[in-house]
Amino acid sequence: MSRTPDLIDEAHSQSQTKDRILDAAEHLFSQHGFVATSLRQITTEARVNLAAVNYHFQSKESLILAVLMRKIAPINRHRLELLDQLESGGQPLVLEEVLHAFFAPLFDARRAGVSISNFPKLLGRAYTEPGDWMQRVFPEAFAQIAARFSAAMRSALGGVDMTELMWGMHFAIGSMAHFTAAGSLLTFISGGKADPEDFDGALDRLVRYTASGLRALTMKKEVAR
Amino acid sequence: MSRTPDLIDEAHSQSQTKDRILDAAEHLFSQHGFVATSLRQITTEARVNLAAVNYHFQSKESLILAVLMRKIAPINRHRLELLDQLESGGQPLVLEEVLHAFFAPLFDARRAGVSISNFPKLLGRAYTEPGDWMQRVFPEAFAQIAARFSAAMRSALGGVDMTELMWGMHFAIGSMAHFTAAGSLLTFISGGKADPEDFDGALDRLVRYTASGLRALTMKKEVAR
DNA sequence: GTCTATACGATGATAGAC
DNA sequence: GTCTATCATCGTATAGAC
Repeated sequence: MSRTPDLIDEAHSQSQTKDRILDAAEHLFSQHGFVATSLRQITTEARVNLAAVNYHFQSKESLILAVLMRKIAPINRHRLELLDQLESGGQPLVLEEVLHAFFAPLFDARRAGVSISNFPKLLGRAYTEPGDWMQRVFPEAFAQIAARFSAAMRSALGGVDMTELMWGMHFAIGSMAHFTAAGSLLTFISGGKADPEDFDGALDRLVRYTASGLRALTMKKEVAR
Repeated sequence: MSRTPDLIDEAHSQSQTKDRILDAAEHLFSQHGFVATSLRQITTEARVNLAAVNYHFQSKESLILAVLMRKIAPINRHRLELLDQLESGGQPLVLEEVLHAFFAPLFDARRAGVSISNFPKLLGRAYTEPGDWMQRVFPEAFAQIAARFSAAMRSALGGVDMTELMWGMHFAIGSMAHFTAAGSLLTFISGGKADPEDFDGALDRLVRYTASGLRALTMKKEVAR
């Protein structure tokens, strides 16, 4: 009741307990993964009671989701900002630029390491670890992203068939997610020659690779020949 | 005790218990995922004692690994067979054919649904769920595959830089894995227009997309301009 | 060697007092 | 809103029967 009032009201001033849980969870998840981190570890680090987790979030799975969404939201916001910039230019969209707007914010986030946590591996773990919630909830989070960017890509490609473009977007998301989640595999198959920590190089390659793949997939064959 | 003797000795006649555990685990994992499936569920379905799991496999994680490897091994064998066929032809390798040899066995396996289990989702779950073992053990399972196929791709592309090719292979594996693991996302972003169960169409698109991406990534720019 | 019975500590979740 | 107490269930370990 008579809590010390916050000196500065945060944009979304939550109960401090809720935020402390989120911070601790993000930190521990990024270090040990979702499965290996217990709620008791989280509540201990957050100096909060165990039951507080199930009060503020209903379950561990929902906690995971909340942690992820807190990280994904600004990335998606950044994506839309970059796309807005491109579209407000008045010039025809270039596929490579649209792809850059889509990929770059994720790389920026990985580069950052800022704020509370070292969440580079977090999004990767999200893709690597749990099961169903990803197929259940990611759609909601990415609906606007998918709609805006697929329209932009279609425009850049010159009005191609939407279904084919969606196949391509799916492949592209896979390349991006796999790079984020399993960069160590790249180190392995390349015998250490390719460095997954080279974000600039990775972004450039991903844009070129994806642009070419999308063009091949959406190209009308009868015209090409 | 007085069991009916097997009419035909299987190639690797294991202790019946071990195989029953593997079968039950594969079945339950593919339905409910690794985390949600308990060892007690598995041993109940296999009509085997709980401790038998820790006797034959040391831990749940090792069990998961054994289940996966039993499915991956024949796929990789098939990949190498197809590549052998291509290379024994005496003709120059075509990138699309090499990629087909790499992708097709996975799609065949997904198409099959045969034998005991419905393991279409299993490989997908492997990619989606647990944490570190994938980066630890997949390399071992895929070392030969990566070496053989990267050499073949390099030959088909005309002696390009290996590092760039490895980046491309990594992106390609991501597209493949993401399609296998998260086909439902494709249904979502396409508004139901693209059908992830259309394996023939998926394989064809994946080959075309990947071939174009690889060519763009490994193309020498000074020559191209 | 194979397998079973049984027990242990830790986990995620819940109910009810404050 | 927060805490204590308690629950069923989990993965794992051990002792001993066949």
